[in-house]
Amino acid sequence: MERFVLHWGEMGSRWGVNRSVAQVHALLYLAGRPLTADEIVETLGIARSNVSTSLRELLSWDLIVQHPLLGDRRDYFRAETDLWTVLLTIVEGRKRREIDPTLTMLRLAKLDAAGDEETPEDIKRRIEDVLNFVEKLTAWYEQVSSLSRSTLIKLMKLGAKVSALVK
Amino acid sequence: MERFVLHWGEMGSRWGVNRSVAQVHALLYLAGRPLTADEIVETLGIARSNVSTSLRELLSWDLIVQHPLLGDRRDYFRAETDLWTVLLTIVEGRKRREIDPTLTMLRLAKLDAAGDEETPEDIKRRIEDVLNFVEKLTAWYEQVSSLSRSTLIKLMKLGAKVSALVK
DNA sequence: TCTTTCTTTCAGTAATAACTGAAATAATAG
DNA sequence: CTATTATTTCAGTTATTACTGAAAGAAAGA
Repeated sequence: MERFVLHWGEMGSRWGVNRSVAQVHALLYLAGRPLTADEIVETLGIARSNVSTSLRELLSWDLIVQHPLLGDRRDYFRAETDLWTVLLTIVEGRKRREIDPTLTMLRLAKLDAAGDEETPEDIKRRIEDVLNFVEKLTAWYEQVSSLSRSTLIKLMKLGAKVSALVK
Repeated sequence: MERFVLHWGEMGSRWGVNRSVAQVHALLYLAGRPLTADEIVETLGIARSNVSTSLRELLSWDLIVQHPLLGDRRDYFRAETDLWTVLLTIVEGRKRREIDPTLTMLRLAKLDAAGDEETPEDIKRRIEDVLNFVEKLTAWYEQVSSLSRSTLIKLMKLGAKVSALVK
């Protein structure tokens, strides 16, 4: 468990996720049962306030849920354990927080470039290329993410054989 | 161009890529012609040494190439402009540097857990679930990344219609 | 060989992000 | 209403990462 949680934290920081946030998520995933903030503090050895912040961050990503327990006023938190759901939730979050603003920027950049006769044509084209590429990827993601879990699994198993479809 | 380069740098830092590295890459991509380190210094207003380090980093990712010019001993650098190639190169790099070590860790964690009778069964199972999931995704990526550019484009256009194949 | 030009290395500094502990706030029980 | 327990906020500190400028190193021309 220790190895898993520590590596997950390390992995988080390489992808722009706070180490503590990733560790808390890893721990909740492994635990498989609702934990209180204090249990997390004890296990990970980080400050209570840090755990509180990390839990809020994970809640905002919809990666964990609050899980009230009858007769206990402490907050319990539980992580999703279906890995497809976890993956799609993370991708959805990053799309919303990072890809969508990037699309906005690219559209502005295209406008900027169009209204400026100093900008060479090939640079305008390359900005548009990126815009089109990101738009295509996003559209593809939106379609595929709406497929059922079982369809996704079957498609994964097909691997390169999907290319049969385009022949 | 400024908007594009600055946003790309910002985007980089959200994904664990050094801001300067991302900016240099964005600039070389947009320029579409080979640039010297000094041209980059002048345009981005960062230290010569910083540019040098960033260029080496981009070279190690195979995102830029050195481009010698006859009769000029300075190094010129050029970025790949085919966006599919750029995307697949980045994914390949991250797989090698991050996913492969994660797979190693997961296999070790599985062994650790198997050899420890204190670890509950459901935690062992969740570690294995992650291992299997990442292995499946990796195998899928390896197959799909070897498909031709045109096949990939066609598959993208199909979107959710690929699900027809699994019916 | 000696200069000149270009590139890299690296120690020190600056900037950023993460984390802590104390205090404030909120919620519930008695 | 008051005491108790739980949670959040935030100013200050620590840790990490990024960046700079000077110096060393490398390559080519005179």
